[in-house]
Amino acid sequence: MQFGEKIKRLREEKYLLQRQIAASLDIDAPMYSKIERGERKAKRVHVISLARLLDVSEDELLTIWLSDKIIEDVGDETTALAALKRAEQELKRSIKS
Amino acid sequence: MQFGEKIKRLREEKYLLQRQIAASLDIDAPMYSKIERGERKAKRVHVISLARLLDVSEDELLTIWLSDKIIEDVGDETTALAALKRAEQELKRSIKS
DNA sequence: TTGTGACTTGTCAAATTTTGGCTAATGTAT
DNA sequence: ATACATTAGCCAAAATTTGACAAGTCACAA
Repeated sequence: MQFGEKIKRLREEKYLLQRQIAASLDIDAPMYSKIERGERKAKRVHVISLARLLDVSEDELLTIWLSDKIIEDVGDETTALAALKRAEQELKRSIKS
Repeated sequence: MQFGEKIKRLREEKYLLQRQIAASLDIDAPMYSKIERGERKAKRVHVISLARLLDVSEDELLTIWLSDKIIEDVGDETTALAALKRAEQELKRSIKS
């Protein structure tokens, strides 16, 4: 599931309107609509606020949000999977040090 | 190993100068120098050309290049690893369909 | 049907980021 | 000191992202 779909579901479970969320995030309603549909990307601060508003952990939303970002730039490369595994290894290495 | 380090090693193995590579890529030498040091990112077409010039497979270079790009935007997020795994799952899913 | 509220679409300019190349500095050997 | 390779710093053009607005669709109640 992508980020937009996720926050949409959470929002609907809470019977909140897009414009209410938008107001809390201090952006206009059309902008928030675009974020839900994946037409625009949320900024990190918005993800944090959304976690609080939608009563879900920051990490959960951040993970999905980041994942979207990753998938966006591996695009349809044939080496996408190999690159992901490589990135994971590099990351694990850098964490150790 | 990062992309810049990789192409530097390959270049040195072949006793090529930065300005020679740069000329082939149709960019100036300082620019190529920055790519080797990771200060600038190579464009996809450059990666392709580099593979030929350095006598290595496109996929190998593309994988490293993409991996760098991924690592760059997971940054130092604590959810980086989780996001990578999630992206991998999503990707595998989308490949099947 | 008319109106109302929720959401979406399209377009635009401002702001930010990326890009490429120039010049000058540094380094390294001859 | 000169010559050549590489790096550092800077700048403006180009490209991308951003936020906002106006107008559009859609569903439904009055």
